[in-house]
Amino acid sequence: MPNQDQAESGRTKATIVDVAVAAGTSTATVSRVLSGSNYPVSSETRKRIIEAVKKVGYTPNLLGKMLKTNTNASIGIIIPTFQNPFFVQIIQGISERATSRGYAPLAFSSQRNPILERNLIEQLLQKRIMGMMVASIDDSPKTIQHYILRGGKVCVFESNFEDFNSYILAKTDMLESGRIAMNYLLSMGHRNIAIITTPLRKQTRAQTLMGCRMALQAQNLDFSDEDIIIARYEKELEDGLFEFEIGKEMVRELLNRKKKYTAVLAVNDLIACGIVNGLKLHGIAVPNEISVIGLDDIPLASMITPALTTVHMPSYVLGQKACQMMIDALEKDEQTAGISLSIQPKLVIRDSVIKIS
Amino acid sequence: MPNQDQAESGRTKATIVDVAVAAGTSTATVSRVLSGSNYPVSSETRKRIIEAVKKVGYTPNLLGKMLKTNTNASIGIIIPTFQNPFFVQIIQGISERATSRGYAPLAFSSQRNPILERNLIEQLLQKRIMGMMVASIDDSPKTIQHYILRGGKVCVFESNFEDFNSYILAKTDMLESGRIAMNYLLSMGHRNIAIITTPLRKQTRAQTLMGCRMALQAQNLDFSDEDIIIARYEKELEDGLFEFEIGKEMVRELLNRKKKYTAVLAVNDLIACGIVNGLKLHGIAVPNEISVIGLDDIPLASMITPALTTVHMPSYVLGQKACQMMIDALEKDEQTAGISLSIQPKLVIRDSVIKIS
DNA sequence: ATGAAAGCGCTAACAC
DNA sequence: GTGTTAGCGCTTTCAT
Repeated sequence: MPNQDQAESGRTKATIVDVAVAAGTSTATVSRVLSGSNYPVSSETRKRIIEAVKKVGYTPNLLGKMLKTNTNASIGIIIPTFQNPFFVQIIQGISERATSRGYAPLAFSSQRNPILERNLIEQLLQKRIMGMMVASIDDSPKTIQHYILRGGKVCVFESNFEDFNSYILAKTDMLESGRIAMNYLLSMGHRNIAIITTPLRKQTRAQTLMGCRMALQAQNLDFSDEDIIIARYEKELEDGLFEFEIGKEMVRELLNRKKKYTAVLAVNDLIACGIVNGLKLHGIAVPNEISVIGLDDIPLASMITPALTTVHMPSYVLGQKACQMMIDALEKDEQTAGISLSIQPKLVIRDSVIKIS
Repeated sequence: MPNQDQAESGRTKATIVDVAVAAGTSTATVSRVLSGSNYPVSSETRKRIIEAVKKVGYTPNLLGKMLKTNTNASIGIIIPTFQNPFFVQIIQGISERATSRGYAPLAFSSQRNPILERNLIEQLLQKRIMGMMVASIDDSPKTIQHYILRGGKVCVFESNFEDFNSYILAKTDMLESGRIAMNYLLSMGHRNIAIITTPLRKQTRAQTLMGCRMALQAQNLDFSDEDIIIARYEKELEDGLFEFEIGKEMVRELLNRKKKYTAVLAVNDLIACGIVNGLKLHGIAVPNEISVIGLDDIPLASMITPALTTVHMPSYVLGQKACQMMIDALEKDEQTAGISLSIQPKLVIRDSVIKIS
């Protein structure tokens, strides 16, 4: 005998059977009404079912549905940390699109921990979530390959391994943004420019540098490896804002160089803000004594003084577009292979770069 | 005939049946091995099963398990935005604890949208996720009550409705922190203090003010309603950092007042940082001409110049502890009613408050 | 237009 | 120590 008295007690979960009984129909009909199928059901019956749902206090069990239909309308999102606004923006873009298309965006942080990242991916597989959008910090592509082998569709925003041809690539165009930033410094008369970066393991870093180089070469300028100041960081501060600290620390390094720089280009805004902060601490005026340009355009950039001149990465839009491609891949079983997505970065002029003679 | 050739193709999903066949055992035995039950299985058989798993390329289907056992070892987390570091910290704390206890933390942003918040809660219910930790922006407690009625356990970090007695309350002690902040300003010799706040609808705001009042009264000082400057905000900027903008705008308001203030207390750091920024724009030196104190201790606080003096809210620890209580509630079916959790805030002295004569 | 019934992949009695 | 089997709640043929 099916449960009664549930709407009130709420203890036992009502099932589709209870609804059927209360409505005096079969479970099949209930399912047809509730799952929004376009199967014909008399409006009479339909009404009775709607009422029965309320009467018995029914909440659909998605697990049953997923198991039966072998579909999980969710998209997994894995980023290194929620503390980095850049990733948060991407999530926002993804979520907006996913939600409006009927998918549930599930966001996870790997905490910059490869083991955790792998676990998360395995979890997705076990929950039969077959779409994943990831900014990976794993050195090995093995887990992602495994995910794909098991039938998952993947979109990659960032990776440390060499990209292969089985997923949607949605990286920001670091080459172009490096070029734009360097170009701007040159146009403002700077010739002695230091580049401050985290280690080059990440491809993105190498690309940014390449972009800088292109800008310089276009002006027939040379480019000394000495001008690249690389942070060696072992410690990853827990609070996720370690890149700000790195920037702050790199100022000492910068000032120790024999060469006198008029401008510095940082590979991301968090580092750039740290640099601005560190320079102030050393009593050096930005931009009057030294100009600073960043890359990313995170909210923080406009919140410090002087407001940071930087290159805007359209991460929100990138997330949106990438998500759309993911959904297409999921629904039409389209190939993700070889697809890559990129959006033009844009210079944002604020107050941290000054024109020199 | 069960699928063969799956490890290679990965097309059809292997099931427990396939494993059983490959291992020459029954599904029951397979389940006993894989689900980590302590049911006795000969190490011989066990080994064969482990091998079979690899051979057929088996990935457990959690949906089947959840449906069968009627358990979903996940904890839903709903916050207004990922852009606010305060919430992100809470998530971090929750995640750490949840993960180490075998629960999957599922974080969602309601985007400060009550409708979305309600949908998310309904989603949790439908996925049979019976634990939810939420910073609610809904004016009505109806959805949360519904969730509880359906058997869900709830922990609330923030709410706009009047708290009722059926969930774990884990709010930061705004009264105490208001008191601490005001106390500090008084101890630094300030007597003309403006309080800048967003509208008082939120209880937290009222509590902060109450704390300020307590500090003042303890010194037999009076407290004029004029000193409270309330932002009226309709527009919620998309980027989630609208509170910074509010702070910035409120500076005009502040300077228009006839009374000359030596210090301002902002109800959170984002606003405080906006105020510092706005003051600079007006050419007013912080802290020399006017001191500013915030509440929260978000990372940004130490990244602006002058670094913001504020009151640290132990949000990470709060998340941890609250999550532990949630797990207890879930596992031991303990009552959540009437439990409330609070952690002592702590003054963080940096550079934005100066001692005056 | 409606219903009966067969599973989706898993676990847990219950039997041996 | 191992196997058989009955469902968990749902969708979906296939009948009617």
